Amino acid sequence: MSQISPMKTDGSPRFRQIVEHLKQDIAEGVLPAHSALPSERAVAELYGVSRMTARRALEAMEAEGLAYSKQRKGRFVSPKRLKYDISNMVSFVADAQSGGTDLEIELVSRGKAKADRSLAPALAVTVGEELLEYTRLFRIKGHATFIETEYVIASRFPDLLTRDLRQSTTRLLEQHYRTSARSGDIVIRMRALQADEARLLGLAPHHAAIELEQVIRDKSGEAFCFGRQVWRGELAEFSAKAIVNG
Amino acid sequence: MSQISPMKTDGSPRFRQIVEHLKQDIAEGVLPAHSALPSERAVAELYGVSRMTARRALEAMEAEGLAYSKQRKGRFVSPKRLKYDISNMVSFVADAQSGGTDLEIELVSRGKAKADRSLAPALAVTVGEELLEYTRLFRIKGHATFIETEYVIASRFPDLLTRDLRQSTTRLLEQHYRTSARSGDIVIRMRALQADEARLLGLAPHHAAIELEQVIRDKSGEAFCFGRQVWRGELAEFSAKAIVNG
DNA sequence: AAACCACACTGGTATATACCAAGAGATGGT
DNA sequence: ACCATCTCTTGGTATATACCAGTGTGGTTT
Repeated sequence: MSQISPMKTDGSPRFRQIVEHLKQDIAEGVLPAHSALPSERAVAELYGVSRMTARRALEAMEAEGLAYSKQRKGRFVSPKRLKYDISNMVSFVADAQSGGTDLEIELVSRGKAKADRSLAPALAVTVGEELLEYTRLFRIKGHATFIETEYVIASRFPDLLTRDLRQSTTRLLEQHYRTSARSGDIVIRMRALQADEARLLGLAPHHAAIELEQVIRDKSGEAFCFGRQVWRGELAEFSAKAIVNG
Repeated sequence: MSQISPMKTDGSPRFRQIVEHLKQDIAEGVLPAHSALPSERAVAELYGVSRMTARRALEAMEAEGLAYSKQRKGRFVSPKRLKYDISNMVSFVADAQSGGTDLEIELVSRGKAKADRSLAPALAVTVGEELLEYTRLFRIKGHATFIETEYVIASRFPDLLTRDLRQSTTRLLEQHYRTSARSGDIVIRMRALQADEARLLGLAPHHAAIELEQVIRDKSGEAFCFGRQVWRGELAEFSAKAIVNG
């Protein structure tokens, strides 16, 4: 951390000035990725402001994606964004691992579920159809980055839940069930984290996030998997290819 | 607005309880889309909390995309999300207008620019190449929804800036320059609004937003337009199609 | 060496208060 | 009828203070 300046009167709000100062420290490498930012109380003292003002500054850092907070541990500098090509259905997991990304998968839960009114149309099954459901937490370089919940049609993938789900499911389904992904429909939106998601990602609730839903289809065009990923929005960007109509 | 309840001690923070109460009013239609939420001071009095707590509640509504604020005018209920299919390059404008969406375009600025280090590679030109640049603000049902800045190669589209830019540029370029979009490369990311963007959208700065960048190519695969859209993230969702590798 | 507990420190919540600047509407003078 | 001004309301910024609930550390006890 570089030293403070008085900078009383430059027009912009005090908390903005603090944000700019912290940004500078990050840009100059004084504060590298994943290093701790000064605490709310430390910022208050360093810059001679009240704790609420220090808090506003640090919350602005979060809102701008420059920092993330771990509950009651402190705030840390965000790393560079991860790129994710959504047009190419080759599994994100397989792709990342072959690209050398340090990716860990933690199985959070698994079980049976029944298709409800929102899932049934996506998978083209009747409401009440038995599904398998599993939720996994993905860490990149040890940092929780996104949560994925997938739903597959139970009758089509017997014993899936007894297998090791800490790997690419694309690969798993290919090897054991001769089902491979051919196309998908994807929806991306911004929304706030729910309490349980925030807990898994180690973030404060209500934090803005990116939700990515995808329906995965086989070569006959039949949907066999519905997945919902919740990403720490400041950590990723999504690329796609577009082609004129059809 | 329905009446308040004491709900002192249900475990969750006081401001959360207020959020839930307001959510309920929205879900029940007591507060329709674009209607005003009670002001910070009104919430404070209605629920018997301090203004700072009322503020936290209303800010949480914003963070969750349920409300938006107009600077110093008040907070309002967000409308339903707009769907935007990014896989189909048919112009958003043409598509929306044919679909009956009430869409207005305001030209914010236009002028010449030179390709810098970030634009030049995207458009496959040399740094310093002359470009035309224009920024437009898009309103849907009268509400500012996104800002778009497009850059095109000047030599290829003479007099473009003298034409009426309050229409689909896809159509404009087709009719006058026999250039039509065939494919595109798109990147979507979440980021915070900059001050000038916030002003145009009538929102508070630092608000989370969706940035959508696209490089548009003609039938020979040559890039002729680079566009950057900044969307109010809570107002839209983006769909895409994916196909296994290639 | 392992288990435990106390303490310091973190962010999270909350109150009360104060002043500013921008927007909206009423008021009043021309 | 028009325009300027005054006033009220709004969110935006800021201070000072208080207590709570997890986290991690270090020292003490077993």
